[in-house]
Amino acid sequence: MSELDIEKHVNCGIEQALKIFGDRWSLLVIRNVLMGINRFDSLQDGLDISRNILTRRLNDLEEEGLLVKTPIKKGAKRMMYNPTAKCLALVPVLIAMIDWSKNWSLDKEKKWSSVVDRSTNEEVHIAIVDENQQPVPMSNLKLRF
Amino acid sequence: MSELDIEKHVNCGIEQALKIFGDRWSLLVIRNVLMGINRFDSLQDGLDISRNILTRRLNDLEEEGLLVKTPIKKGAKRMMYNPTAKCLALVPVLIAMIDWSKNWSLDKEKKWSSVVDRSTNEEVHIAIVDENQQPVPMSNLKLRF
DNA sequence: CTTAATAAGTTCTAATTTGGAACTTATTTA
DNA sequence: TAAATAAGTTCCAAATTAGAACTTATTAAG
Repeated sequence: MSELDIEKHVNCGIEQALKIFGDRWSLLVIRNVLMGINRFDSLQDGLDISRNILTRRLNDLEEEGLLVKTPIKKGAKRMMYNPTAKCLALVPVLIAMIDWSKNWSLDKEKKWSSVVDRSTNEEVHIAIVDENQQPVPMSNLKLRF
Repeated sequence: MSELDIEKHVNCGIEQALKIFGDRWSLLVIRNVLMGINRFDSLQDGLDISRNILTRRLNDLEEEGLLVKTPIKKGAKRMMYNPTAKCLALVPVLIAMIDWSKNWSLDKEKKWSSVVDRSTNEEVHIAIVDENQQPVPMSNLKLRF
């Protein structure tokens, strides 16, 4: 059995999140948009995603309020896609995934993507904390779903 | 443009992670296994996933070292699926997703899934920290992919 | 101890999603 | 003014997921 206790299922944040970005491409589109890649064609050839699928993802993410689609300049018909605050708020999810991959990947030598503090240039990581920002060990956790 | 700076693409932890659990079901299977639901049928009707797909997910997750499949008792043919340390290490990803959903969902009233500190029963959250466990504000981050 | 019910899959077909390439229509650049 | 670029759209093929019925072993009941 798991090291974590069991409890009843309530409205699940994981399910909710997966409904919005739980497909093959959304998080990669988000990653690239967060890096400032905001035009259709550069997203398309950066990701090597099919154009029709990219169209759909961009529209869905816009509808969910993760992206804003605006003309590249006033009145222009060509668009750019920029992250909203709701999108930026996914950075902890991305860092958690990066941390996990780095810690559990077999090829330890490789250079990994990371997120750094701009002022110190040091890598940042994810910590599990209580209400007072004090770290909580994993072994102390109980999942409530 | 994004509030975060841009840099060159390296071996990306997000891509890596998505290869392992970036499909419609894996994270939900993992969630349930972490809650101690470890038998095929209970996973199947808890998730309402197609049986053949569940079979495939369980096998894939086992191959990736996230689950161990063991007989429910010595010599038995019926199996149970339990999380490995690598699987448990995904809890920060799950918490980050739960935090995000709670913060950005429109229905604020609902009870949400959460993770609590077993000793205090207080909810835990995700924080972005530097090497000394000091919190880093989001506005200070620079993504390196 | 024999039968019925449960558990853990497997198999097959249908539906949905994704991939790929070519095509359109505007907008730039030369 | 022509050619190249950008942002999609359209259509068909390939892959993935869904649903139901079918096996085969194990457990429970009479």
